[in-house]
Amino acid sequence: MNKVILIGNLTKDPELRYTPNGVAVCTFTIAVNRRVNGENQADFIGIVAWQKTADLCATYLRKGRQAAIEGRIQTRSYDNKEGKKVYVTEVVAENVQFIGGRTGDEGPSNKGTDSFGDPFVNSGTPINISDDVLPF
Amino acid sequence: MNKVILIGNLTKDPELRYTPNGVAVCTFTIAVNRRVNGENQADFIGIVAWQKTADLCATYLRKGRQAAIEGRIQTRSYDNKEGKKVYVTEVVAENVQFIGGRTGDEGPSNKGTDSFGDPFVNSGTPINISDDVLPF
Amino acid sequence: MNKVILIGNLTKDPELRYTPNGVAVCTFTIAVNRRVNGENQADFIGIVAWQKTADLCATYLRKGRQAAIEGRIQTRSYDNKEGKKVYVTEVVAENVQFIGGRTGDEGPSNKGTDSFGDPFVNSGTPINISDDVLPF
Amino acid sequence: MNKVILIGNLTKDPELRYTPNGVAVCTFTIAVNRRVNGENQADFIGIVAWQKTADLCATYLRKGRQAAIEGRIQTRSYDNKEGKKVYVTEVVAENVQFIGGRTGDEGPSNKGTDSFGDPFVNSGTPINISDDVLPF
DNA sequence: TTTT
DNA sequence: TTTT
Repeated sequence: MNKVILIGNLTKDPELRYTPNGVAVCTFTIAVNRRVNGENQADFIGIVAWQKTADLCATYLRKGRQAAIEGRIQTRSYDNKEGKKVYVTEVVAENVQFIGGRTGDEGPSNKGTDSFGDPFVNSGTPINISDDVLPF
Repeated sequence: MNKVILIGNLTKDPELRYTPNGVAVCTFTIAVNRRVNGENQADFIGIVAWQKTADLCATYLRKGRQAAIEGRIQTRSYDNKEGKKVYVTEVVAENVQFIGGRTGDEGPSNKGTDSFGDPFVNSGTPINISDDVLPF
Repeated sequence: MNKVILIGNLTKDPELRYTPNGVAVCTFTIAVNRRVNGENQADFIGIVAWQKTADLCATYLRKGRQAAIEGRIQTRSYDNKEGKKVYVTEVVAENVQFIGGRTGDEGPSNKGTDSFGDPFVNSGTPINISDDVLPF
Repeated sequence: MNKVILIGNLTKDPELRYTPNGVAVCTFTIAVNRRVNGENQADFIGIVAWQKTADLCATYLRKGRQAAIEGRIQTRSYDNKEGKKVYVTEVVAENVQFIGGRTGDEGPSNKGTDSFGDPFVNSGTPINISDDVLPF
């Protein structure tokens, strides 16, 4: 059993990348607010979505938007440029629900044909994840 | 909304420490198993418990024991000895349920008066957390 | 462990009542949508909130509003007018988050001083629950 | 979002039935204990599992066994013999984890070839659910 | 490195 | 740095 449910707001536009095999990976951070001793705090939690969920997130989410995320906690490690092992804990989104209204002025994020230069479609820089590590 | 539910096994005995003000803090890691492509994998997730929950964990949990943990994801950062910010993601346990039987041979962990030298009662080395950061 | 997390919309305005001892009880139903074989379905789930949570729900929720509810499943039984035992399964809300925008035209529900005649403040008809059955 | 997580013990052996089309349905009730004002109470929650999950439950669960259940709340109604609509709220199990040890004396439930007369394999009395109502 |  |  490894279940996570979060409701929060994106701190930035999501990033969409692809593995060498062409699997979509979308990453972003959400701020989950919490009230402690009368003042607002936030936890900033890294989210990873794969495949169809990745596409949906890249299409419908933008900085500031609110989302409900169901998923699981995942830990992984990699070696950084200094050759030191870095441990990462993040949430793998299995189900994402877009809640709250659009922020308004800048138009809906799902404007259909995302034209060249849209900053969140980052297909030029493949993500550094080997395909044979994927859980599907 | 920030909810986590985990069932897993402790990778080591829990550690019990105290803040300068005497608040109990118990930390441990649980391995949450998951089946991927026919083989077993595990996520190793860091857990922090406070106060009464900390005491209960230190008393009833041991390496290998199974626990169900309800809590929330917390992110925090600190500066390491090289002065670099390190980001930590862990689960703050709000409710812990002890499940599964004892492992057997080495007796129950709740053997009452924990005598001198019990490795998990680490009260000599206060935890490096300022009391005015605590959420209660 | 008994955890429920729901996101749905109120099917009606909530009802606020009081036990003989003056404890606030707020009840309502939320429709949780679900997609099955391409068509929309909904589960209609009864919610009960107590005390401060009851007040918040009565103040901020209205028919159609969206809410995220964290709570637990509760089963109880009572004898109906024919003397037959009726079993009820409902969700006791422990934490409610108001999400989504206001529906718009009819003004915010939190209009401050709820004046005479507000249909959801039903304090005249005390709820049929004995105080010594309450879990607090 | 409609998520339920329960840990409890079966009040009876599970029942395994089949729809007219041969889809396996396993039903049982779990008692989820809760401490209220120093005394133990329990919520008795009806569980339904389908297909492969139904088979697993029928094979591995027995009265008294402990299970962790992940699923969703479902409401449905049917007309009873007096022609009155009865509303049912139950949990559809999407994932079941068998925890806790065997109860001991009466042997493992997964004793392989379940012989004639095993009370929980109730294939003679098909469940009263039309196949075209199933969510898969 | 942060959102409303 | 990992458990069953």
